[in-house]
Amino acid sequence: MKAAPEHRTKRSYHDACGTARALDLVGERWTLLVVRELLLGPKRFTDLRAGLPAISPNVLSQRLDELAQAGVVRKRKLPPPVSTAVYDLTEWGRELDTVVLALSRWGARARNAYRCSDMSTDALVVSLRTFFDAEAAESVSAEYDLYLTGSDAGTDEFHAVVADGTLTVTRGAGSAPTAIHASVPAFVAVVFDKHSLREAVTTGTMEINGDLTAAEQFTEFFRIPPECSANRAD
Amino acid sequence: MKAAPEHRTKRSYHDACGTARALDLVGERWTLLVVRELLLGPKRFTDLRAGLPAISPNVLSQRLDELAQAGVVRKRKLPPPVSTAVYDLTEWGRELDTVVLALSRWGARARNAYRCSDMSTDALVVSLRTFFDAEAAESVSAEYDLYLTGSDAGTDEFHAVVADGTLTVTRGAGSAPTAIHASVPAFVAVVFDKHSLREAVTTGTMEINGDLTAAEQFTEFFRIPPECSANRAD
DNA sequence: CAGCATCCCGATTGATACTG
DNA sequence: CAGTATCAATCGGGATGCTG
Repeated sequence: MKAAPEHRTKRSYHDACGTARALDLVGERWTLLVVRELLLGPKRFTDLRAGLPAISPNVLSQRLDELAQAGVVRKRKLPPPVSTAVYDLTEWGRELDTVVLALSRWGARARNAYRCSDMSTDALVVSLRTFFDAEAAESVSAEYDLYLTGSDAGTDEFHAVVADGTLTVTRGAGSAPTAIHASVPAFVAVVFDKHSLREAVTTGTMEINGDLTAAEQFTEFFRIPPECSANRAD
Repeated sequence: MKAAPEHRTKRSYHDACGTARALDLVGERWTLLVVRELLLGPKRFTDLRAGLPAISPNVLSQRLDELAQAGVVRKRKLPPPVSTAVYDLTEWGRELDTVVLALSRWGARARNAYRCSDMSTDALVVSLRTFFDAEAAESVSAEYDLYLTGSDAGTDEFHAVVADGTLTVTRGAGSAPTAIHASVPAFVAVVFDKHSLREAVTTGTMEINGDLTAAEQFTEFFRIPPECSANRAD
């Protein structure tokens, strides 16, 4: 009969600096990756686990509780037809977008970049937004439907809008004139590693419905930063 | 005679997403705060401890090793006159500036903001840069020397340059026409909580050498964001 | 004294099993 | 599906001690 610890003393940096207070809330292990998974809209517990293949359910559970407690995430129960619980970012939580993108931009230049390995579909979308080059897309207005097959063989649909030098991606395919179907690695190869899209289409790793030229233009919007800059220092 | 574990398997998210890779490198506890302390220039081990009052020396040591290993920080030995080791951000490490500022900006809107408690002088400078309002400083060109007394009674000197809607702060006072002397809490009260500067001067909590009007203008450059937006959700 | 290395203990994490 | 329970492994934090 041990009294439940109850942890009413959450660990904190006790530093008035905004950075430290932010880290008090989202600095624990996995927390920002959970936020990343929620940036494009609400998800169920299982969806989160699918995007974060290595997280333990108890840790995910704890992180979601903490985020809800902090007002970053809200847990909602969908009405009866589905009747499942989903987790959604609050408006304030969604502002972590800038933090996640800044980290992504920085982390992309690390050495030992292993761009080819597994990435969730949501992570891929974050990468798209990370490497979107406003200048390359200047004066372009276009829409695309993306059908991305993840490592779990499930396909996620996204709608990408390019306008005013801005890329906006939302979950769910719309009625875009150009649809791109691909697995995550195939998409990465074409968009980031600049492999030939036509070749990917002929080999069948990618499928384009609609305007092939528009799809090729889409791949031009993304630029990987100037390689890692840091050399071994030790 | 136990074989030293040697940890050659550093914990990783094993996720190709840039965010995850960034967090592999700077996502451990304390790591980003160590970076924050180094943003304004190199520091010794003890200086870091002073700015991070709650970190254990062994953890700081470990974090510095990891950061050096990752190419974020470089350890240098100053030439004989001083002959101490200092830690400095690499060029790539300094790019974490955007990440720290994004976190700071987000964290400043948390509820339970306790802006009045202890903050290191470096953290205060990060806050200044966080809340600097480009529009408020538009078409202003000015320089200031800041003499900030921290909680350890030591005084740190900074040089702030406002130009082109930009605030640049470097360590070390220059020859600015306006010098502001204050403790960290006094400075916070005037700049962020908008207490009267003249009053602070007359009560002696602050001292201005040079142009008092310029100093008052300086305090106008900083705007705290629209309060915390999240309400209790539980 | 600066800059760690060591030891110890409690807190956190991770893998797996289990339940409503 | 959506988590909770359990337990082992690891990590963080404080005290102390070593080394130049």
